[in-house]
Amino acid sequence: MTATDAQRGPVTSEPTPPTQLGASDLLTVPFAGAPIFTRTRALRPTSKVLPEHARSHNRALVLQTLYTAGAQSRADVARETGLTRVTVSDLVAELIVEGLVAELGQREDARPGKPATLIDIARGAFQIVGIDLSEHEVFRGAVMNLDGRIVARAELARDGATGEAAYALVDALVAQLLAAATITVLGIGVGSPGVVDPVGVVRSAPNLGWSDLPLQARLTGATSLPVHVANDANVAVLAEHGATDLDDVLLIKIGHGVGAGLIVGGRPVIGGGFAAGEIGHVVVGTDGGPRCACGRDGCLEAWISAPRLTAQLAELDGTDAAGASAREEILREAGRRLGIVLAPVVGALNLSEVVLSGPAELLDGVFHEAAVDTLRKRTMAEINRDLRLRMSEQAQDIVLRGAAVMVLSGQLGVS
Amino acid sequence: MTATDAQRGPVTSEPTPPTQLGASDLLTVPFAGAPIFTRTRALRPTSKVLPEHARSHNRALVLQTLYTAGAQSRADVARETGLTRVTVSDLVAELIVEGLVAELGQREDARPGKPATLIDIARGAFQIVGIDLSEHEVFRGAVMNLDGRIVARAELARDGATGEAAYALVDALVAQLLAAATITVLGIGVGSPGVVDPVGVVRSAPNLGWSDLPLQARLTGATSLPVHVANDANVAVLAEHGATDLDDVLLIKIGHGVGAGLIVGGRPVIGGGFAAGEIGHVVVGTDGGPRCACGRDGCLEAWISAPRLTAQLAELDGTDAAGASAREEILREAGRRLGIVLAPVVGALNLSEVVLSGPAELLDGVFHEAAVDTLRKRTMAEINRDLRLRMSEQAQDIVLRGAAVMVLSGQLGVS
DNA sequence: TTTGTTCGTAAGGTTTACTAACAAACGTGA
DNA sequence: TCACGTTTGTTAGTAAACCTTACGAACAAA
Repeated sequence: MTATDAQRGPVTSEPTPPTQLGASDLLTVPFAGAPIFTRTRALRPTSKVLPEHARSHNRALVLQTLYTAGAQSRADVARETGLTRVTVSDLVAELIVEGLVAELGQREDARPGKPATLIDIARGAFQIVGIDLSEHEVFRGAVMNLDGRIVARAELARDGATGEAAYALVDALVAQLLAAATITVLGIGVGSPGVVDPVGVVRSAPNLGWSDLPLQARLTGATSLPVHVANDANVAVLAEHGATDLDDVLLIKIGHGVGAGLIVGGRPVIGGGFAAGEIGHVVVGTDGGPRCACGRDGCLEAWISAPRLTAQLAELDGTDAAGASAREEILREAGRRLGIVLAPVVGALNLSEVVLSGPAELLDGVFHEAAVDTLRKRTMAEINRDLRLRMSEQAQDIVLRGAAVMVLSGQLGVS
Repeated sequence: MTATDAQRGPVTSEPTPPTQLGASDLLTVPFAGAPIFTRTRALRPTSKVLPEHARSHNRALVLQTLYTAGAQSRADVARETGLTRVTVSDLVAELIVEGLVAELGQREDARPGKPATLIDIARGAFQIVGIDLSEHEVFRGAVMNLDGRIVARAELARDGATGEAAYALVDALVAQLLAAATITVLGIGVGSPGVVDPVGVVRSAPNLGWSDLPLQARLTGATSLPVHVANDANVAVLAEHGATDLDDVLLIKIGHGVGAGLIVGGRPVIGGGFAAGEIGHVVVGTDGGPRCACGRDGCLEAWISAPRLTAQLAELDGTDAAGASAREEILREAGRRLGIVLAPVVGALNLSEVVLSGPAELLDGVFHEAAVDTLRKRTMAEINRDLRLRMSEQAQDIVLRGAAVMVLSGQLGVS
């Protein structure tokens, strides 16, 4: 309904209950002062939209349709997108010229009518390079095809390198992978620890000794390829999002540190200071806890980081029943602590999907159970009834896969 | 950069560090299995965009520019939006025909060139009706002008009405306010407690005895006006967002219950089950707490709801120093509990602005201080350094004002 | 009076996606 | 076998939206 339709129609039917209930207090306030809504961003648009923007949107729509549904005819795409066959043909012609889409020959099955010419994204024409800098001891990378399958891997031991030396390792790793790629590389995706801004500057990554390192710009300069850089957990959640189809996902990444990646309403959450997901140093509970490297007691990272858990388990010497029980207790308490931190987040965002990523031998078992249990006990059952907390199925390649999604999204989707 | 530019250029300059560091492990993985990314929503577009959509977007852009910056010339709007003077003139002509924009005569100040014709949103041509159902004892409403100033108020005592009787009260209140409006009403905004879905069905509001009540549809039927309904806290945060200009805001609304409204990346968060912000029954801390109506111990609502705090304070009889101290302790502990719940949310979302809304006599003081203090102590200072936790300045009209923003956004902005 | 500036509008062009129409190619059934 | 209907993809023309270019009107300053 447009605003011109807005007329203060006479209150039609509804029988206005006379005075049976409640005192009515109708008073008029004098007109005074300045406007109260100084800036109303609720009226959302912030920049103009031209017809060409609409076209690139529709172009990405066609690509997405092909990507998710696979090979099909132009007419199929038209039906699925709502665009006309003419428009789809036009867009597809453009995409074929650019090499992003290819014709696959005629459809085989027997149907009335002119046989359809199948088209699909040129899956065999591009590869993606993904880099995972989140591990403490090693930088890992892979060449992937457009479907996210890993074609080649490479890794370089970090040996404690920081600063420029660490960057040199990244550069070398990228060079190795580009050499290993067999066809055109669509782009490079990097998941880095620390705080990364939207233009790919690593604002702060203490473990790597990086601050304000323009990682994306430097890699673009070195390779002349599109490069996308983001926080490792924020990258990882893209992989889960690609696999799950849900609009809201929280991924908890437990390794040397503890971080989170968050997608809300289908969009990655960046955070005002580009530090969304940095929950490792949130204090858990009201009863103290282990001393954290940051100086406080009871940080989430001090409770559940992989090194911490491993060290705690190593302190147990007995392998008898008592040892097993103590081991379980350590993991159960850690899982419980995670649940305690997650409860307010899950409640506030009404999340339906929380994913756990990290060493399965630590997390997939008692830890997981305790986290689920705690989360259920601490959130409202009726509201979060279809909440799932599950282990990631992507194992240790989650950042690499997420990096591929990031490149796909950045290079083929709308920015 | 388009994908056609993506070429695997030879790794150019960067001196590849020879073999000084790390073993390189490059292996090839056989091609096998199905695509891994079954659905990649990261390629975002989900529906086609036609030129007319672009136009309505630009139309809203012009309206927003006028709304926020006030009366100005067409040329000014063109400069600010990036559209050409021609296009702006065209859009403005359309808006003038619809009555949404009006010419105000020529600009007064002396400048070279042809004097500008000032235009502005027709602020005097429309009013908005807002309804606040969040209070326990009374349904409140107001007629507002487009700037959010309240022109007339009305309220009806609830007297415990639930179900259909409660709806009848809402209907009567709306009718009263429509009668009090002096000009065309742009639309009606309603903030209701409970879980409200995007089409304005109150899925569940236990206090009002509503479940699956199609409030928006029924009010539209009764008034023939555009109606927008949302959860009270989600409505309230719109008012703060309108006033602050930040892209991320969390509003905590403390009254008979405790709820939150959340805007992330400039967009309201709804939640998978439409229950985002329902944090009243998240358990706080690891040391028990007061018994909650929901049956558990230590829910946030049991700690900090207004009735609970009032009751606790009433139990203190002494007005001497010891009494004042006890009173402070109660409020301090409540504020601390709020800080404990907020820390994980603030950390995960990297929020920069948290706003407190509720009875100032309870919240604005020790409670507030304790919440700020706790929040700072429990989140990472370096990351959340520009975090603000402040009292709302909108007092008890926050839901009404938010309802006005909701109507403005829905009727004049892009949907 | 002249010059330069600014505003708003008019005319014409480009891009975009639409509708309408059609040829090609196929199955179906008389 | 052959007319008929169906489906595909393309061609041609149209409508919408925004752009560039150009121009008259109205003003300040020299």
